[in-house]
Amino acid sequence: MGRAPCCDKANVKRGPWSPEEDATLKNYLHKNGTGGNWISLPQRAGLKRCGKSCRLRWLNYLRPDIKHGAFTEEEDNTIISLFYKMGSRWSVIAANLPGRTDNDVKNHWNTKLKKKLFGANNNNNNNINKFNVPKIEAPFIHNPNIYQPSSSSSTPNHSFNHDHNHNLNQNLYNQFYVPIPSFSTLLAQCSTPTSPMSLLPNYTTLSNMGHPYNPVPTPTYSSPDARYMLHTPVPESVGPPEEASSVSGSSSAVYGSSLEDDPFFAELGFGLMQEVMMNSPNCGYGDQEDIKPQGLGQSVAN
DNA sequence: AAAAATGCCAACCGCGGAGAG
DNA sequence: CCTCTCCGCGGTTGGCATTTT
Repeated sequence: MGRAPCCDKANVKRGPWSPEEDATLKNYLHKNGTGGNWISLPQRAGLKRCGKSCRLRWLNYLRPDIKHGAFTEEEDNTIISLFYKMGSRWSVIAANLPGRTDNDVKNHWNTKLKKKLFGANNNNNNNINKFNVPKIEAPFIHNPNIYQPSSSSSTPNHSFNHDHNHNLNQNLYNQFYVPIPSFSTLLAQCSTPTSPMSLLPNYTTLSNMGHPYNPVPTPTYSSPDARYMLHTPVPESVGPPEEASSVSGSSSAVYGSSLEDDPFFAELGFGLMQEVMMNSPNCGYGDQEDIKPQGLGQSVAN
């Protein structure tokens, strides 16, 4: 099955580009453009490369408007806010960062931001660290009225206003976004110890509290559960505490039908959920190995 | 100082969508 | 419609650089 390869892999050069190849490609594109066909371009340009490779090299590195170098705090904030809004749609996120490519953004997220946000989790095999609360910083609650990405297409939303985005990030911490406690913190505040497995269904509820997709909380479960006496006040912008909810001093909300719908938690992955629970001092974990089957920490620690 | 582990980023891969014929 | 080609995307990998042991 599968499709025919785009080029004869035996007869194309692969791996890092040499300065000569870069110059050849750059010069050719400067004079002729792509000609609307990347596949035939290497032949026309005299390069022994796959067309896709040429395209990638141009788009990710050689384009004159590419911004090289470290990401700024402001760019970080934009990436974070858009990631929470739409998940791993890197091309859309990159479209809001002039000079950055989707590959750049993706790499930056995977190598820096993910750890910055969710914590470079400790030494997994070290019992001393077993009950440390992970260094998960507060995500942000997002006012969806500020920015509505196009949801039906993977095409970058060029109508998005960069000035507006700039302002949005300028005011990230004080106007459009409100920090919420991390779910590890929330779990740490479970009033009584509990078993990990019994936590799982409730974790969904817990995780939805103040979620960016749920600015208006609604009740989500009916059975009162004293384990979730949460003491952290819910930010006003999320809405008032849900009277109907059994969770005192908190609110909960429903997003979609399950965690799988949620890009934020899809990114975290089940491994981290386990890790957060294991690291929660009040959640009554016994043997760490019991619940460490599938790449615990891999999705985050590396 | 050397080896091992980790970080980082460029490049590759294969899939899905769009559009032409 | 159907098929084919090409483009663009997100996920993954390879390998060099840097840090830690």
